[in-house]
Amino acid sequence: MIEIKNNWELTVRKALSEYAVSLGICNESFTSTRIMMQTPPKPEMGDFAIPFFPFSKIFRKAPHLIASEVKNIIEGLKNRPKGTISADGPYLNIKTDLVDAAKKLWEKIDIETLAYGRNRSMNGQKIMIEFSCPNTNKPLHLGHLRNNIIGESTAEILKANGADVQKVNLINDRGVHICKSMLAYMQFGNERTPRSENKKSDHFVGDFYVKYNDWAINQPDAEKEAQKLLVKWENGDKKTIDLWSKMNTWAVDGIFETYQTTGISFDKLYYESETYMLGKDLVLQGLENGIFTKEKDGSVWIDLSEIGLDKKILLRSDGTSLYITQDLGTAVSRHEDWPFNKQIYVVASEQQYHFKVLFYILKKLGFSWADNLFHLSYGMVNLPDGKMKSREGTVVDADDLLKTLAKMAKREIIQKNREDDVEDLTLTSSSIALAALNYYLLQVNPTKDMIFNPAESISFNGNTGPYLQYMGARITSMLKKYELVEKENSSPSEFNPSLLDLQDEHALLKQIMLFPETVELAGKELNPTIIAGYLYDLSRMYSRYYHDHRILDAGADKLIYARVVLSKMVLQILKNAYILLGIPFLESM
RNA sequence: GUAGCCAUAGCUCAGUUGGAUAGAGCAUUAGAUUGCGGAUCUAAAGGUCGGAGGUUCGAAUCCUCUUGGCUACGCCA
Repeated sequence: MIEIKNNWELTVRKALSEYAVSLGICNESFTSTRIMMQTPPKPEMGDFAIPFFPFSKIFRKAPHLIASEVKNIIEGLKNRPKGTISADGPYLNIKTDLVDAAKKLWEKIDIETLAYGRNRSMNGQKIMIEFSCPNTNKPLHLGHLRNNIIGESTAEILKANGADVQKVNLINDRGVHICKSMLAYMQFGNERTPRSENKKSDHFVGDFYVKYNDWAINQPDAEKEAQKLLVKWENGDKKTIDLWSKMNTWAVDGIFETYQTTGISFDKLYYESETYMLGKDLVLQGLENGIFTKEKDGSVWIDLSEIGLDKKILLRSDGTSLYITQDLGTAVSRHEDWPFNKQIYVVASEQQYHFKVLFYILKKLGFSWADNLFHLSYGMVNLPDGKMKSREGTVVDADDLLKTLAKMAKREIIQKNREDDVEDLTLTSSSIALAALNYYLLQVNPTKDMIFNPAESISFNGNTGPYLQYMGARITSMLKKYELVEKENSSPSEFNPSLLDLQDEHALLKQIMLFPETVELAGKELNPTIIAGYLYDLSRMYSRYYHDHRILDAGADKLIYARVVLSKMVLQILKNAYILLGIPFLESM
């Protein structure tokens, strides 16, 4: 599509300069003015539209005159791209001839299959992306699910653009909050284990965190005791460390079970218990270099007035590290581990201040790559009936939610009497649940807060994951049928794209050709929502086409085959886009 | 208080670098099935793009102000 576009752009430019010469206007006065290639409001108007407003001043002509003159000039050209043009008011509308392009497109998709849409726009770039970053005192919740899928999807999109991507996860396995669940276990645990209680291990740990909070209400010393336990941990007290590592293993194992069922994975794990000491040296160095200042009590600070902020503490008066100290350290050590061109932090928008400061400090410390750190900030996820609040117990547990969605999907399959058509009922239901969840989360721009409506997400109607999945399943089913028929007929056909002359077919071909550009844009913008929108448009277009026009009994063999090829291409794009969005492909559902 | 983010149809959301009559889904109403999977499709209705200025031939999009909501501003993470 890009080639076609560029070709037309060149042609229009040529026509414009010819026009300029005839008017006695210097060529250079408008070469800097960009020719805009836009999409007309209605498909029947054409594939591209070029407005001539910007040239109006230079040519001292009304835009509609320029449009019609350009049209005339182009039509007089010997060497012009195939297609028809019309001047509609101030616009030049171009209807391309997709026959050649469609043929090439099919050859390309047929060969590349899953690689179609992938491009080299980010070749040679090493991009590290950090996401999820769970605490090991409780299971994942809905907010994590948004974080996870934004991270995973963005990583896939970057890879599709040719980048070398490393997905990392920093596990927050240390600190007072961890000690709290340990404290509760020491008192109420009685050597119970997830296995003895037959409970998912992270939930088992999470229960003790809840227990701590219940207990702490009537226990004024609770906080203090937790602090004491932390000191013991930091001093390497054997019993404490043993319990810590036992409970952490439970928590982490459970959390990774959730990753597994939701299709989330990482290339490298960092543990806060190992990294929390990093960064202190950096701060001391900065102090020596005069970037930071030391207070009388021994604490170290940075003045942020340069970026319009207050000052920020970097080391406590007792010399110990803080969260930001640690993040300084991990950033540096990560760059040493794997010298990235860019690092993306997928972290909730609450922490915008933190990252602003973090990046600024790293820059101050002289790391030039600090300019290539990016906070991919996302908004909160709320429920239709209000906010998620941990204090009020309205947090939506990730595993529970997935289970609920899967149950809803299963019920639907059974209700539709499709139990026998589906290979594995449980697997299929959970795949549908995943599609519902991931698509719903990605269809909203990351920057925005959003409301997650479980019932709406799992619906098979409308702009949902299951709807998209259904398109894939339906095309697959149809193509299977075609294969059977084809074997009987065994009349080898050649793809003849000129038979695809319906408006809907033209639009579909165009949409298919747009996929690589869409992947590139989503990568550039670090925004999976762009893919989601594209995928939904494609599905809706095909859905209508499929409804209005027969494919397998379209009449002539050649026409059938042409439409089958079109369907095959759509299916391939669906599959490729599914991967980018974490939507499982199902042959039947 | 200061800073950041957000505000588009009753609800949930799209809207590429400013461009033609601002688009979907849900819900509502009215339709389509001797059908390749109807888990679908079509149509109607629904809008002062929070408000006011400004820039521009042209603004949902850019700038200023303003209103409302959320978040952050800790020797927590």
